[in-house]
Amino acid sequence: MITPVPNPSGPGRKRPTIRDVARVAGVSYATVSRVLNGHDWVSPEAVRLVRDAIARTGYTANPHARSLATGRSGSIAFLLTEPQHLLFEDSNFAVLLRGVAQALSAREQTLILMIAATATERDRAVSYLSGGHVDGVLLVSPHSGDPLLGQLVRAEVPIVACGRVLGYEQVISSVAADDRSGARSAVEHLLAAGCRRIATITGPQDTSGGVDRLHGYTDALTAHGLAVEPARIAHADWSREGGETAMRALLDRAADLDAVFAASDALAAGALPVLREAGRHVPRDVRVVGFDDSGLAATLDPPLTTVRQPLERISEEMVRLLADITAGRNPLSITVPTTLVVRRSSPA
Amino acid sequence: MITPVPNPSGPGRKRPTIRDVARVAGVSYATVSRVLNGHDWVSPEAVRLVRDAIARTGYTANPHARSLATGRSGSIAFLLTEPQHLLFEDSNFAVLLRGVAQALSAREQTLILMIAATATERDRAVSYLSGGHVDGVLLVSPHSGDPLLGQLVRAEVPIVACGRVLGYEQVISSVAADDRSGARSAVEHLLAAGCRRIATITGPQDTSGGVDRLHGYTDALTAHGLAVEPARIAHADWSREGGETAMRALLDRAADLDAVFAASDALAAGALPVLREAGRHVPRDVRVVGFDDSGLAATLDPPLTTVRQPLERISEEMVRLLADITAGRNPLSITVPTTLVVRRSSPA
DNA sequence: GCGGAACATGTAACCGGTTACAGTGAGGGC
DNA sequence: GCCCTCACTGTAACCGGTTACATGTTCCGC
Repeated sequence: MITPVPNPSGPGRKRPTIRDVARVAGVSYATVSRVLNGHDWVSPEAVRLVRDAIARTGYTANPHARSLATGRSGSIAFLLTEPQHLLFEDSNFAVLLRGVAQALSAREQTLILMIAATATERDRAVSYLSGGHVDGVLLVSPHSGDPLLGQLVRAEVPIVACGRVLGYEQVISSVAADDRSGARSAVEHLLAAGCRRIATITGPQDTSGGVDRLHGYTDALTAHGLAVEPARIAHADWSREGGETAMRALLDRAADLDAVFAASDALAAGALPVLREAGRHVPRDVRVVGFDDSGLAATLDPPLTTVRQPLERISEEMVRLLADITAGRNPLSITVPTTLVVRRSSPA
Repeated sequence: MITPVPNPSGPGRKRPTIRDVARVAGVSYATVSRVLNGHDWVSPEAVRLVRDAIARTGYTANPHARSLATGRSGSIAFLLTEPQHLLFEDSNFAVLLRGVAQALSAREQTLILMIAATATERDRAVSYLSGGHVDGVLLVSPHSGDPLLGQLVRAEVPIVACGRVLGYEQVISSVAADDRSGARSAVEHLLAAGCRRIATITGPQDTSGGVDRLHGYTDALTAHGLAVEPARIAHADWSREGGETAMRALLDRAADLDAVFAASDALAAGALPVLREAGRHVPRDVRVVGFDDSGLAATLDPPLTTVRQPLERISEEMVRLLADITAGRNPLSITVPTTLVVRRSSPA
């Protein structure tokens, strides 16, 4: 039975502190702190008394006071440098965010979301993060040329990236899908279906996803003794519009293509309508495969064959790695396997 | 010219504090604090010295210490009770988040994202938020029956919701689109096109959006002397799947419909394929209008006529309102106008 | 020449936790 | 019976800011 201690109501009432709890429990405030943290010896009797007092007073710790004393903030930042990540084109990103939030919640940590799109926002973000105000930073598929990376590394903020950070492999831990072999399996799936003039729409070549997925494409072709035709490779950013433009370019200079491997679902989503307009039926005339298995893939017309990344797993690992770094360990980067999801855009 | 004070390097080096700055500047630490905050008198000379010292030491304030002293946290929580909000179906939500992040960044505030989907996460969220650890909470279209609302209100946490909170109109400030007249204009647009057997797919009736958009629908019909047929009204949650199910139900019991007003784009996105499968051409046989103008709308096939909410405006207003409440004012709730965006699913 | 504003700055207390260190009392070995 | 250890608890210092209050200065009017 819990008897709540009546506290003066009204907006001016003060929240109970560790001292209040101590008074109610009849112990010293240090003991309360010890019970709270658990890494020191306290008698079972004292634990009971304190637990009781906490329940009766409705005490919750003041995280700022705690952070001040420990030097650890209990919060990590999820840094977003491209706002379009947030948009529905990249629902991966949303899944990742969800996963990270869940993993952090389980560790009693807080998720600070920073969107650094404008120059002002970027400056503010860098100084906030470098200031040691968060325990670590999670980055999503950063571009290798981004000056922000250097600034954060120099400030020695613990960082974990989703996707390898080209040029920083040795200093920034990362969790990434096995892009290269994922892409290879996608292209091999097309080869198995009899396609021989396979084109690709790549992602930005300053991201590991962009580079590795292109590698996977060339891997598959050369393994089958096929030449890699530059005309069949179109570069794009990760956006749907990029996919559109690239697809038009491909139809222009490699009109005989019989399949397209797009390095992301968004790119594929941009490519599909262009193919339709050009009178190419998918999958009869041209087979299409994407990458990510974002929510988008299944709802496209036709539903898109794609390479699934285990995003829940990735987000968990990111949080775990960050915790490792914070704890002083120096964890290795991690690669997780992908799986091919076959849908109507390229039937088996 | 800034001469940086050489500080011992290596990971163990300590960040400069206000005392360090004071020493370098040759003033007391209180003066530094005053310069930092600006709401007390300091001589121009001292300001110069301190500014200089800050630049040279690379000082940034410790937000935890500040929060502890001031009692204000400088962070607000964006609380998400339905994780599907994050998914691409509801890109509104993403735009809203982006807008809020921007508005907060401008105010030097931090955005804490809390996803409270599971029971554990909800408990943790409530106790965290009630604990006075954030300056306020932003809620997205909460359901009126959610017990979380009562808990937060009782804890007297400043709250601003996007969308009126049914049953809490007097205690929770909100910013909302003018759902009712937006819906009415959508239906009037269909009436103007000659449709007379207009059905609707509504959102949940425990959200203001769900209720008001249905009201707008009936408003338009009755204003034109048309009866409101219950058979032409199908209820759904906000999801695409909900739209699918509801559309099937409508085709079942009101097969003669010549238009559908869906209370959200996601609902419309679910309805479109069902219509296609049923052999109803959009817009020839059935005209369709959605609500939100989410990123989804323009990319559907056919592109969707919809009611646009000024989400950037809404997010800004939410942050402004929250600041008002925190400052002790008691702001009114706000309604912002919508605009009809006509696309091919219901040509003019 | 002196009292009192007005201004500028320093001192000290405080916010609410954590934790090093000292102290207490019980129990065990001899 | 004494000493030492061990288990536990309390005191005090500290984290890095803010701010009430006290303490000079300077300048002015009279």
